[in-house]
Amino acid sequence: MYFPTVKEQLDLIVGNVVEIISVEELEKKLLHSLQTNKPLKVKLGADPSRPDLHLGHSVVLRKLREFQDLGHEAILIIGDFTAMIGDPSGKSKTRPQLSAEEARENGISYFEQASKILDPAKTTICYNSDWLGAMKFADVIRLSSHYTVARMLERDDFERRYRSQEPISIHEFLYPLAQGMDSVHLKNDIELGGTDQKFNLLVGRDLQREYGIVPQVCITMPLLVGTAGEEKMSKSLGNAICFNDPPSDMYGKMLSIPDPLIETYCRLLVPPGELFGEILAQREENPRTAKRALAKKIVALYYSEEAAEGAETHFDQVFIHKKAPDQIELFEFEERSVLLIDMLVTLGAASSKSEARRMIQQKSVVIDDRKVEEITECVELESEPKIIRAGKRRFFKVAAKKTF
RNA sequence: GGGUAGGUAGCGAAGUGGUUAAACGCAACAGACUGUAAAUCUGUCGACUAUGUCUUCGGAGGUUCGAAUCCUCCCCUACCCA
Repeated sequence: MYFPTVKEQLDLIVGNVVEIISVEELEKKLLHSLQTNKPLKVKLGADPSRPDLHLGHSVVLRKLREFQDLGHEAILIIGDFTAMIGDPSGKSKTRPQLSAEEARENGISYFEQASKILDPAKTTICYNSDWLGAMKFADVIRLSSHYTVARMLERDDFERRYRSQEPISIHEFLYPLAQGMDSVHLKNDIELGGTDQKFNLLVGRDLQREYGIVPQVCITMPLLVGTAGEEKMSKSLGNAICFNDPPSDMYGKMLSIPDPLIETYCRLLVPPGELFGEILAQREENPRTAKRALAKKIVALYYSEEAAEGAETHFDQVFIHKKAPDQIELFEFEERSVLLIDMLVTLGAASSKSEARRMIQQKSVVIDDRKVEEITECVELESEPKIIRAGKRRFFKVAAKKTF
């Protein structure tokens, strides 16, 4: 197997990274792998409690893909063990407790989504319950003796929470150690992560050293800023563009990013070389043109060129020409006549009747191009479907169920 | 074990006996505007059989014409002392 030279590899690896701890060790490892013809093991941890991958994840996945293309071994670790334990403090809903089956399922889903970027044939997937689940309590105590409370409090979010008197459960201290144990078990050479993972990556490095293993090189990637342009992209903040978003959503969300983000998104989300210069040049003339090209590129990356075309057409039709899209899911009702308020709740356009009532009062409900003025409006259903529009971007097609 | 400060709508946070369904901020939703689902401005934002009715302020009781606000017990959280 052909491996590029150390220099060639390094040039590629350093692209977009925030920090490499340390470059010298990385060089040494690369050289050693070249000499012994053994690929490096590159680890990436995955949280199966949130299996919705978004563009933020893609930054680090893309880096992992680069390692694969250089001939190294990508290892995706599904943290099913910690996900099964969950967060017993009950305060945080971000780590729901999962059953073993759910964790596995989510892990598979994670792998499938990640395969949009990784080469699945060259990706090893493993579940950390395989080794963490086998540990005895004595092993855990022994493991925890390798770290001190003061060192744990070095992590900035722990420190901040401690100072502001927010609770920190003991098991939260154990999570970084568990993640570190993964590295001890795998004896991986490199671990990738976002900059927010730096502390955890370093724990893995320390533990490997404690257990007599050559410590891993830690590589941190920038956190992608969400569509709102402020905080990091995250599903719970509602500013994420997910791999599984339908093409039209993905396209629309891409267009809504603030203009200054165009360059960052280009750099971090599109494979090097592709369109980069072209899009930036367009940005000079008209940000909108650049953004449309970028949005299309992203949809094409996760779906296809055709899907990207379709998404653009859909967007223009709905938001620029303010017309109903071509394809809307049809809801069929048993009844012939339904109170609009009830219908909005049934369709999921409103979460309660009060909300439905409010929507009508705010004049945001339109039936077949006719704005609804009356709260008591009744929809007469026929076999010919009617288009109901709730707000700017939600469309429903309703009709009476055919009776034979 | 002892002490102190707390637990209010999706979140953060005011309110310490009577126009309080509960200020304010964020999020969310809607409208206007826009190249945009951004920004900005405006409105809405417990539920319902809806110009009224019902249920909310950690939980359960109690005092009172009237309680998120006072009393009792319980549960939970943070910090300090041991």
